[in-house]
Amino acid sequence: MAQDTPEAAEGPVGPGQQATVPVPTAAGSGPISHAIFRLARLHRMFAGQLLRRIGLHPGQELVMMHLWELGARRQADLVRLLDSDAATMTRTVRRLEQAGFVRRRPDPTDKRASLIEPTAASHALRREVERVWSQLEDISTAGLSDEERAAALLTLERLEQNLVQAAASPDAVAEP
Amino acid sequence: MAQDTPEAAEGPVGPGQQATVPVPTAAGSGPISHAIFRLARLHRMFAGQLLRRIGLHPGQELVMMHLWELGARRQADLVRLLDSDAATMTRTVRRLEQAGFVRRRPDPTDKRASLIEPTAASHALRREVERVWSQLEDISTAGLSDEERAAALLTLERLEQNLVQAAASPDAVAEP
DNA sequence: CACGTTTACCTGTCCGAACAAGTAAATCAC
DNA sequence: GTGATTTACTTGTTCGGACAGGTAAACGTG
Repeated sequence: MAQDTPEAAEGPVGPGQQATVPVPTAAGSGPISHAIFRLARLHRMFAGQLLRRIGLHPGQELVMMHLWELGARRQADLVRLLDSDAATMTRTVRRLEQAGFVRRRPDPTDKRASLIEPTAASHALRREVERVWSQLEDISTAGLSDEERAAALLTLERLEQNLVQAAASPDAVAEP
Repeated sequence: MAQDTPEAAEGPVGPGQQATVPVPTAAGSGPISHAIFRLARLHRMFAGQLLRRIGLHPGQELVMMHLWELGARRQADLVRLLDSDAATMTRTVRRLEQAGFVRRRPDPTDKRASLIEPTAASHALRREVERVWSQLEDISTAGLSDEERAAALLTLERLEQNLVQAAASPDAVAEP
């Protein structure tokens, strides 16, 4: 590192360089992406604050909700359900196990796999988690009518679907 | 609390071919929160793939975009602009510095502060980053009219504002 | 059955995110 | 001016997220 051109780090790019495109400037070069990013960070922070009080970290509650809903599952299933990562799941499950919320049992039909099941103790958490998510929902959609909430949900799902489809079609992310 | 809509918590998901939508539905404990979570993860994953090719990690590009747009700024300013965390910013800036994309200069008016400024070398990145964000924007909002994009942006901002305000008012996150 | 491939999981590593705690300087109160 | 508070930043720690690499078991085909 090192080379610096101490001057002119400030201000507009100046006429010397190409004036770039008619891009609506930084705040405009991706307002939706920007908004997604910021909203997600805030939402995660909020969820984290609420979840911490009940002994969970953001991300763990999704695993528990799936287990409560579907019963024992293999890690690979959880990975697919959450669209997550196998390595992350390994550690998340381990922490949930250490916290006493899940148990691992060897899968009788596959010696490679483990069945992850919620413990009896974890069921006390379920209500707390659902309360937290309701709270998050109420906070996020404060002041929105039912129609607006539905519209917001549709908007989010539409953006998600766009990304899902783009991820599925190689041309969208094709590299040289 | 109370999440209603006992049925169809998972609305129209467009092309039914996508089986990757988790549908945690279950207790209906927060469709919007869930949608935010999933959208954010996908978006982040997508952004990460694109950004990695140009030598950045997700999150760093936002810092750079603000610096390119606004010029040298203090870390605290960046924290406020990005709604981020001071500790995270310290490390992000350090990595950007080590990568040669920013420089730190002591603030002449405040001995506690540093001014972070983009290096000349970083400006080659600007085009790449803007290209990536345009790509992300196009992918995310594929099939949306200008009006729909604007509406989507408003929706995201409204959700964000709700969270911001809730974070500011103690009663929202008050504990029992 | 042997052999290559896929699947399930784990570890190492790097990064962002967030809380806690600490240092130092600026600012406010008196 | 002295002292308390606020602000700017740093470090330590823990966790989710993602990529790379590795082991072992299941699977597929010849």
